[in-house]
Amino acid sequence: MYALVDAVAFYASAEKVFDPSIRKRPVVVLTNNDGCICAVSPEARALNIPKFEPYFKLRHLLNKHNVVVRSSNYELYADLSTRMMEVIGRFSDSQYIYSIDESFLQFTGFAALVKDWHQYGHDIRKAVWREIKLPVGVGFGITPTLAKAANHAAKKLEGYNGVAVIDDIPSAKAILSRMKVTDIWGIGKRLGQKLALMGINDAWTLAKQSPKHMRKQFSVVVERTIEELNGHICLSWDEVKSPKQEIYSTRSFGERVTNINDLKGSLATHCATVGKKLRQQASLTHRVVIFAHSSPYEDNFYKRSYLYDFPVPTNDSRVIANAMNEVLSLLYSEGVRYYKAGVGALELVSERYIQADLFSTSADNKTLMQSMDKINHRFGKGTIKLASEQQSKGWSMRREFLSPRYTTRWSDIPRINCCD
DNA sequence: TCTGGGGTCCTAGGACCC
DNA sequence: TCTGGGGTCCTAGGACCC
Repeated sequence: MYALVDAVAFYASAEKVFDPSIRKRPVVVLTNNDGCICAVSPEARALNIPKFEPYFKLRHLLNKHNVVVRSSNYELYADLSTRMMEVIGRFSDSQYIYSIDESFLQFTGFAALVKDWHQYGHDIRKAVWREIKLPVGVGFGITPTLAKAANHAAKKLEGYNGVAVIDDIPSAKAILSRMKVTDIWGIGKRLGQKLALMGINDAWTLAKQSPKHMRKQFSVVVERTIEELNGHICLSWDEVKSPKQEIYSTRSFGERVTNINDLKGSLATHCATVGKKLRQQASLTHRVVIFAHSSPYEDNFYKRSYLYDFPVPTNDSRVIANAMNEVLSLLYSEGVRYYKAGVGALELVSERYIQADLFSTSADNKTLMQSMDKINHRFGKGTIKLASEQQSKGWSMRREFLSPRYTTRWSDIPRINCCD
């Protein structure tokens, strides 16, 4: 048995944790630079406010309904996420954190002895609410894809109240026949259109198709999805948890960047982020891509990207930053109004299987990077950074509606006012 | 003023080679 | 006269997810 546990409109719910005055109100949270709406509380969803539309296009609608608007407060969300994941993790001996607000659980050992999954799901919800004040949805399924589907049902279908269980084919049929194909993990808008032409609109109809036939029509991914919907595990736990094959760090700028130093500063930060993410999953990269471009919404779109191959694979932020430095002058062009830049690590290999270069001093480098990660973990992000990462007001992101960093800044910690 | 997210994986098609 | 293969690597852009 598997479970998928995630928060209801995580960012919006996180905004409500330390601000009870907005708990019953519609809340939306914006992406970086207050660009798009990326989280919509249930109250706001009831007002038909769409996700992932540009904020400026919807400002009027938001004002009309008196919706609470917040910038993304990543410091707060990351901290609440860590706490939430810790609570959820207690309910299983194997947890995989899939995104900032989602984790898969696999039930083996003690947890496989659970008798009543509905009750267990409610126990998880109650524990997270009691300790973190975040609402979560819990879906159980006999495959990861069915757990995902049950999670959707738990939150979106009438009558489930936050917990849904798919533990056999009849329960799968009951839930899948009420879901659109595009609500299934891995079936997006595009595939949905093609399936609709074949008369496949709900998830149960998809489940009844021949996997082999659908593989020919579409891809191995669709075949696997159908198998999983029928209770046959295709995504082994190791596959679900497999390390990433690519790691990116990219940002659009708060204001357009027009000088090389600001571009360099932001790219250096991306190099450091990519290095850190690589070290976290114990991977090394053979090759990085470094890019910068102007706005795709404006004329004269300008984009340059360069690949850099390392003779010896690395996860050292400084080595990646040196690579960036080598291509920077090729990337930059006078007069371009840069909108976005980033760094991606490609062709990753596991740290464990790599042969060290005979002449390398990678052992020393490793210790240094580990120390840097430890210090930054203990004393806060950015305590130690690359010299090239200097901050510049120009490109840092716009966050006009930022709530306090309640849990990560001394000055922002909530106060309790006591009457005498 | 004038605004438009971030991340990962996959694939089609081109370049190049023999 | 005029036809005409197959493999690998690379990359841009698409699809999907949150």
